[in-house]
Amino acid sequence: MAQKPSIPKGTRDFSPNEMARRNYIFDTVKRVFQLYGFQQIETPAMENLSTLMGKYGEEGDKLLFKILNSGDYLSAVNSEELTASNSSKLTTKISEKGLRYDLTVPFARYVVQNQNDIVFPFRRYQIQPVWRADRPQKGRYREFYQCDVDIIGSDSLLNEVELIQIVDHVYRFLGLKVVIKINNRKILAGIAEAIGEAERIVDITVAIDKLDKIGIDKVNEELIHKGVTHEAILKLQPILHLNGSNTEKINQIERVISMSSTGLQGIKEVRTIFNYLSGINLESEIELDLTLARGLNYYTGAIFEVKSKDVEIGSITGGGRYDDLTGIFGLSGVSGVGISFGADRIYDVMSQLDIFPKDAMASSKVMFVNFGEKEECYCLPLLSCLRQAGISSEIYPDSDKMKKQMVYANRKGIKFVVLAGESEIEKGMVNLKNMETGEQQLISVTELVIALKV
RNA sequence: GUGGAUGUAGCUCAGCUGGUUAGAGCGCUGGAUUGUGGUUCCAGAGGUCGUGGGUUCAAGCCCCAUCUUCCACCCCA
Repeated sequence: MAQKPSIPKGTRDFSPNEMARRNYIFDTVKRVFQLYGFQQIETPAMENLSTLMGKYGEEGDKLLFKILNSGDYLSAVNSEELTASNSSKLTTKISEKGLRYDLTVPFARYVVQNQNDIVFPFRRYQIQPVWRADRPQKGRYREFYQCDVDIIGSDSLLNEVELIQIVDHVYRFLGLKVVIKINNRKILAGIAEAIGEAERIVDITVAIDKLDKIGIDKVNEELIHKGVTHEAILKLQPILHLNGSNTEKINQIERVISMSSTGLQGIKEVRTIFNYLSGINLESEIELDLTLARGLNYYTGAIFEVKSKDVEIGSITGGGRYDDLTGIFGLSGVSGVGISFGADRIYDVMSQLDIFPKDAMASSKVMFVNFGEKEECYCLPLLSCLRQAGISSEIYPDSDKMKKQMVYANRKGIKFVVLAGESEIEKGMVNLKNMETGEQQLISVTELVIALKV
């Protein structure tokens, strides 16, 4: 007996119903991106490992899917290296390509390669799958789609504001209540500086990022464990206890980190952004969250994270400013800012809340019942007519029992059924049945198009 | 990568301290209704219990391995 086929861990098939709903998300995201003047690009599923490695921190490198070289991939390896069982060293010999881990780094690579043809500031969007060799769990897949929007080649904080508006716009269209959390890496750097641990910024931010999840005691524990001095941790406490409105928080933190010029720069940026936002009507809640860190280490300024207010699933959108991502590829002095919508998580949230529009399931609006060859010939021109009029329609391909055909139409959610048998043909009419109400009316062929056009 | 759960019919799940022929609901197929679905009634099909080993007179149940899914950690969309 053949073994049951399966797909790799953390990957999924999408049924027609799921695709209809996924496309609903992609379409709205796309519509908003275009509304804000962004242009679409695509990049290959695989990149050279040299492009990918070292861009996502230590953890990121581990999560890269690597592609075995084609052909005799062992030919470049000598027996010594083979028996050394040093997998990371061997990897570089037998694999030189990897699946993309996000869309931002390939985008930076694209910008550098095409810098002469790009009109800056470049507003691009990109909707493609990415792959991470993570262990799957709720809302975490090994293959998932990101919908990225980035503006590259401009320092203006107006771009941050644009992205926030896009986020608000998308979630308003999708009908999701979200909170947009904002922070700034420069403020985090300022904090590290202020407590005399500038070197440990990564450890510190990673630890305080967990504040609302594990509590202040555990955070302090972790900091001690990471080797942060007791004195520094003491200095950090007031920062962890910040509360109040966004402006109150800014004012408080400003006092704490006033000796750090980087920190003050971050404060200034955040203030500017909030100032812009004050004049704009947003539906989403905007929260300055000084514990927001985000793992990707190429962020240098603003960082964003969006969480659903109704479903606990981690962030559904995230991003930030990166001042020199293209520098690694040989084009320095180009700053960009972008965000990424996690389509799969948005899907999970919307499924759980059951807020997909009912008609997201695309199928024919009309089905012609098949009564036999003669009747088929009568129906075919009518079918073309409907399609010309933009009404999606189909004819049942076999003259099966009527019950079977009706069940088919019913299960596919087809709203109307056209019955054109011997008696209808004689009169030059058709019977149009509404599958929801069960009503049926005998109408002429011209009336058919009008009745369905609505 | 670390730790913990899970897998029984197409789906959701029962299945006692190991003991004959493994059950239910929904779905599916056929019929009541040969030109009318979604409601009702009747009948029927469908499982080598994730996979591979082991213990036992006897394994869905116990042990080991492996895979899947899920949960926590790490990290992240």
